[in-house]
Amino acid sequence: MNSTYQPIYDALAEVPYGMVISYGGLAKKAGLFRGARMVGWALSQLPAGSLLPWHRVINHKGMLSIVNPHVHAGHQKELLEAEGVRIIEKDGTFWVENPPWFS
DNA sequence: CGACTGACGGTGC
DNA sequence: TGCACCGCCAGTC
Repeated sequence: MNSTYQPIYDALAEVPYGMVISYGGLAKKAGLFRGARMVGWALSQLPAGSLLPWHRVINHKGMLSIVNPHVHAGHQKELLEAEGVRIIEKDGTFWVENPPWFS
């Protein structure tokens, strides 16, 4: 079921507190090259009650493109701010200022 | 079975 | 340096 996404979840769990990672970087850690889209699908299948830091996953543009039907739009913003990550709201979209990339 | 879409990334212009 | 198009993997129509 989630066998293919297992390495993605494992790599996500390795992301330290207060840091973020891009889809491509996470896919690379999972052993998947250019599998950014797969990561997005994997996270979309992630339940709202998951203990994984899904909120630390952003695109390489630094924008929070996450659209979780189970989680409110500004939820990720609060989670990142709680970790010391500065978030900027731009036209209804949340951006990360000086994103500490975990590579 | 075939084509389009999608929580993206990289390269080209 | 910024914007646009193409490419990859899996899922859905």
